Amino acid sequence: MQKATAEKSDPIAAQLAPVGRETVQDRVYSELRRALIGGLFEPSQVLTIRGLADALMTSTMPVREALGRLITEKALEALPNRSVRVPPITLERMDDLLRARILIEGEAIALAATRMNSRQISIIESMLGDWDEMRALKHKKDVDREVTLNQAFHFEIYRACGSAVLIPMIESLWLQSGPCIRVAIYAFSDAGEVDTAHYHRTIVKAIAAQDAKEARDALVADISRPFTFLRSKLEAEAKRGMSA
Amino acid sequence: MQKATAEKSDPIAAQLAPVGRETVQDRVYSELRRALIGGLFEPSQVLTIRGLADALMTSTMPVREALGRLITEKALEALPNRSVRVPPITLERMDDLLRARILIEGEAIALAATRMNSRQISIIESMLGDWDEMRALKHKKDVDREVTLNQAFHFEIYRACGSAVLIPMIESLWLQSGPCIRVAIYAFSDAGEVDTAHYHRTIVKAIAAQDAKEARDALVADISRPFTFLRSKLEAEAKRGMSA
DNA sequence: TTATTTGATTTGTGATCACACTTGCATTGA
DNA sequence: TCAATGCAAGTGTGATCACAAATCAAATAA
Repeated sequence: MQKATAEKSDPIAAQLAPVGRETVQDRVYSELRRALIGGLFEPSQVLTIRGLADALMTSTMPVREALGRLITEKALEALPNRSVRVPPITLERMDDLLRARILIEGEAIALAATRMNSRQISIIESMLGDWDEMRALKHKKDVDREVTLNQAFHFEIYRACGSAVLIPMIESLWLQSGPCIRVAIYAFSDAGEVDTAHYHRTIVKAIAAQDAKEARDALVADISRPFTFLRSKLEAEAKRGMSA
Repeated sequence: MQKATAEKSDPIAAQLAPVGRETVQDRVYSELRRALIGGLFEPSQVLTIRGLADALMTSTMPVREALGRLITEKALEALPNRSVRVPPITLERMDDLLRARILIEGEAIALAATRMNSRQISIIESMLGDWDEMRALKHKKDVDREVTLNQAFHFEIYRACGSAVLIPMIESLWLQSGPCIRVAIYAFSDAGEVDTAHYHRTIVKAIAAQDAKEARDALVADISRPFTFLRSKLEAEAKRGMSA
C-alpha cells in the first residue's frame, strides 16, 4: 500500500496539499474558543449542550467534550447543578487574572525580545500598519476586528518566545479574561484606542532594539489598561448598588 | 418540597454530611491525574480508551472525556494517528517546564509567605515532622509516599497564596512534569533526600519569618534539583547513544 | 393573594452501536 | 529471503437512547 507520508520524489504528491484530519470536536472547540476570546458570550451566561449543538449544527457528543475541555482550563465554569456558564466578573478575579497575565505574558515578551529575528519583527511592524489603516478608514467602532487584530499582534510575539509551556498558559489566560475585556472595550473603546496604538508602537520599538525591560513595561501598561477601566466601572456599579 | 440546601435549624440535617455528587467522569479524571502526577505512567506510553475503561471498571464514555481534558492541559499528547500517549521527555521540554515552574510557583510562594497565618504555618511544620518520621522508619525507598507527601506540602503552601488563577496553572505544571520527576526520583532518591529535607525546612522557616525572597530562593532550589539530576542523566544517555 | 405542590419539559450523564481508520500478522509473490 | 498484499482485530469518533435530576408552569390550598 502507498505510504501515508508525502513522497518528495512523487511528482503528483508534490502538487497535492495534505487534507486536514480535524475532528468535529476540534472544530467545535475552536469555535467556542474564538467566541470566548472575542467576548461573544456574556459573563454569567448559561450554555446548554443541546443549544450549542443546534447552533453549531452537530450532535451533542462533540459539544459536551468541547465544553469539558473548556471547563478544565477555567474558560467555563461547572455549576453544582451540572449546568455550565461563562464565569461571572468579580473584582477579585479581575485582579487575579491581571496579576497572572503580567507575570506570564511579561516573561514571554521578555524572552521574545531577545529572540525575534528581523523577519519576525517586520511582521509585527506591518501589523501596526494594518491597524492604523483600519482606524483611519472606519470611524465607527468595529470591536470584532479590533479584538482580532489585538490578539494576532500579541500572539505573533508570544509565539517567538519559543516556549511550548508558556504559550498554552497564555491562551488559557486570554480565554479566561476574554469576556471581561470585551465588556471593557465596549465601554471605553474611544478613550483607549490612542493609548493602545502608542503602547503597541513602544513594544515593537523595544523588541527591535532587543530591550526586554522596555518591552515588558509597555506590555504591562497595555494589558493593564482595560482592566483598570473595567475596575472603575465595576466599582461605580457597586457604589450605585449600595445606595439603591 | 424540602429545600436542597441544608437548613441550619433542622437538627437532623445538622448531623448529616453532604453526599457528594461526583460524576464517574470526575472520578476517572482524578484517578488519571493522580497516576500522572505520581509518575505511574512512563513517558511515551500509549493509553487506549478501552484499556483504561477496563482497568477502571467503567465504560468508554467517561474515559474519553477525561482523556480529552488531560490533553487540553498538555498532561497527555494526541498523536496524529489519534492515539494518545504520555508526552516523551526531551531536554528542551524539561528546561521549558522548569522555567515556567520557577516563574509561577516562585510567585505563588512569595504571595503565600506574606499571607499565611499561624494556623497554616503550624500545618506545614507538622508535615515536616511527618516527613522526618517516615524517613526514620523506612530505610527502603517508598517513592509513592515520598511523592504524595511532597505534593501535599507544596500545595498546602500554594493554596495559601489565594489565587484561583495561579493554582490551576501550577497543577497543570505538576501534571506535565510528573512523569519526568518520577524518573528522576527513582534514579537519585538516596542522593536527594537530605537536600529535599533541608530545602523544605528552609521554606518553612522563611514563611514563618514572612521572608518572601528567602522562601522563593529555597523553593527554586528545591524544584530545580530533580530537573538537574534528570538533565545529567539524559545527557549521559545522549552521549552514550552517540558513541554506540 | 400568596405559598405549596404536582406534573410536564428540559437537561446532563452514561451506555451502546455503527462506521472509518489504523495496526499487526499471515499469506503471497518475485 | 524479503518486500508487497490482503485480511482480521483493535481503536477512536460520532450518533442515539435511557435514565435521573433539575427547571419551569399551572393548579391547588391556605
